[in-house]
Amino acid sequence: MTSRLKIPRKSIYRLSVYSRCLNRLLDNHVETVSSDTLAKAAGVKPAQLRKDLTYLGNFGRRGLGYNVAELWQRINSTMGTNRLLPVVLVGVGNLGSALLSYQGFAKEGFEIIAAFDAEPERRRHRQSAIPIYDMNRLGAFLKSHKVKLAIIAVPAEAAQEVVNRLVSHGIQGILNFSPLLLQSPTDVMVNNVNLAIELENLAYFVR
Amino acid sequence: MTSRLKIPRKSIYRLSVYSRCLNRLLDNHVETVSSDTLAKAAGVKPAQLRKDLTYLGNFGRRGLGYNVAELWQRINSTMGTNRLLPVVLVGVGNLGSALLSYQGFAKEGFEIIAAFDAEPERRRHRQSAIPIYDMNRLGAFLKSHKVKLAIIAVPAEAAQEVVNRLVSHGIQGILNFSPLLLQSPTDVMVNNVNLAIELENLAYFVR
DNA sequence: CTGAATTTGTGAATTTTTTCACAAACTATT
DNA sequence: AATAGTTTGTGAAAAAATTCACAAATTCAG
Repeated sequence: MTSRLKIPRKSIYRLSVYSRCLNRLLDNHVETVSSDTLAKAAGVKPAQLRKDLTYLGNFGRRGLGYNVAELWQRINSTMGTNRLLPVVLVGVGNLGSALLSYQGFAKEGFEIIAAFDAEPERRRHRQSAIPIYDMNRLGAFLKSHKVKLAIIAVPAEAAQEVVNRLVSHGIQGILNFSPLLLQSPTDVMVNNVNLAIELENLAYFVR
Repeated sequence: MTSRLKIPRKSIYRLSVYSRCLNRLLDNHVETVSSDTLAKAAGVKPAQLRKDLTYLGNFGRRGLGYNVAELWQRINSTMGTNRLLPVVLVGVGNLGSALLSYQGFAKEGFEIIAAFDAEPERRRHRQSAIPIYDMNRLGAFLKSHKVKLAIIAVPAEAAQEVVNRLVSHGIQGILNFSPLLLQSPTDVMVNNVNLAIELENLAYFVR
């Protein structure tokens, strides 16, 4: 089974989840885990877990399960989580500055190496180690640091313009927090996180 | 076609998106819109838009399209976005305090009426209009205010305990920002927002 | 009023995703 | 070494979601 099989997007999401469950098992010095146990921890069905794992090859042992360390290793090398990836943040308002301080990204192998904002007073006020630059330095920075990923946390009305600039300077993946559908070339991937929609969705099912 | 047809979760998500697109059309005083135009704005195929709308009944006009105001009205009344819904926030760290200041929720009909945190110094430091209470007041507050929705932005290790308390006091929907799968009764809905996984996902497809 | 042009609503076809179910492979025990 | 008990890997089945494609309804222009 060749490693360069196209893995469905949903499986990729779940692989991230599995990886986090494995972290906990590693912490507890658990050596092997069955698809049944891991699936329960990840909130999926065992058959689905096994099917997802076939994209990484066959390395479970029948009658025993998976070696936790090996499974972790395989998932993370497939996901490319092994190397530390640089990210830039555009927009240092409420949400943006929270993301700057958020420890979760660093824990998972991402480093926000710089932030950008058009407002001078936002650029001053921070005591974090991460530099905050004016928007006009964006292009040069991206070029010299070869950054591929960006997080956008600017107001809706500025978002499309920011996307255009990011794309023109070689950004290939964008995590978008602005509540708007953004136009982008097909080879640039945009993941939208819309907090209001998530709440709205909950509200509907709650009644 | 009865209104109490079960609408698939994915359609519910998209209806939220359509509603936002309609907002912009309303702002621009556009009176009617075709499935083709609206679908393009929402980033879906026209047939899918029309199929989603059939859950709300038949009210498009062939040859013309949909009345923007009516469509907006129907979507929002189905989604229950018309009334203002109270929400509590648990955890006022980096992410939590950003969510407190985030204007996006209020814009979409949600009001964070109170926040809770176990750390006294976090409860002091804020100048927002939203009160921040100690965790031991959570139960009484939920009971007296009949809140149904909660946002969790506490560290992973505290999350499950918080869920248990929320559930025991009648919370029915939880928006969870902690990077952990939470156990909850089936009649309590949990939507997970895992920022690190979103970035990881982008990173994979970017290479 | 007529005919060309739109656009909806929707069964049917297609594609994607999930789940089932079981043979094959392996472990553990005695 | 034989047997009972697990657990994987995976075709095949089922379910879910998306897309097609077209008749029916309606608009609009002349």
